[in-house]
Amino acid sequence: MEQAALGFGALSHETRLTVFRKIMRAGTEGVTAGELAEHAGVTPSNLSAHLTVLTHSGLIKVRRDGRRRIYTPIVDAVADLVTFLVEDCCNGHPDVCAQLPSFQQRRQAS
Amino acid sequence: MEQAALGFGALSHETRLTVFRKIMRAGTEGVTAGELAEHAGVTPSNLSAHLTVLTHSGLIKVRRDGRRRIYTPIVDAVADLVTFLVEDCCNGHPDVCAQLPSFQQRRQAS
DNA sequence: CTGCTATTTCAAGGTTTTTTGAAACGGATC
DNA sequence: GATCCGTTTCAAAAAACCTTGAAATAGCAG
Repeated sequence: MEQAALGFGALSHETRLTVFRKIMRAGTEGVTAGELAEHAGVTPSNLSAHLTVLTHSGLIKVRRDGRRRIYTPIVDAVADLVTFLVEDCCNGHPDVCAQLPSFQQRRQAS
Repeated sequence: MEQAALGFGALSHETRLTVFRKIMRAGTEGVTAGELAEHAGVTPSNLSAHLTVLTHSGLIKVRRDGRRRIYTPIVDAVADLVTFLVEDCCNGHPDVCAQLPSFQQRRQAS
């Protein structure tokens, strides 16, 4: 619950949502902070603050590569968040999400 | 995007998440504000503020029944939010969400 | 070492959210 | 119509969040 609220909070800001999506799309390879700042059109400093929020929410992680930092998704955590929402959606609305339960068994490590 | 950020924002608070889930589970029948306040363990006044946020996010709606107000989910909007998250999750991670795309065709009116 | 690049940290300030309790409102009951 | 109920509205205080720009850190290249 607390974790889910944190996750949703991380996605509740347009800049962060933009950044998060870019990171998701980049997958395992990841994206540098610089690329993210440019993509989102914000200052490095501001971006850094948002990345901190996203990181603390557990949805993404960083690794270093020389002087740059590369951000990657924690797919498992994202899957948990999706599952959380989907469960609410489906308990009581089975027609809407009939096939989703299988989703829970299909997670992969991150 | 903006809509999604709003939706996530609405779910980013524990009280609201609790309330939202109860409303989801109640489905078409709905729940009264009083029941929600008790369930969440907050004052009516505080609850009302949170319900306003949820309502403005477009995830739930109210109807009146005598002196009480009954809150129900807007399933379609919730489905959109799920879809949004799921799309991010799946673009680039097809193994994780392989069966989810069909979800998008299975929405129902609310 | 010096300087340059990529990025974060810090502190300050501003803005938005959240919480409170009191008061208002509209419907139902007497 | 007086009163009670369920709920919202309001205003004020408290807390959380965002943005900024300047300074710090850390790696790399000359």
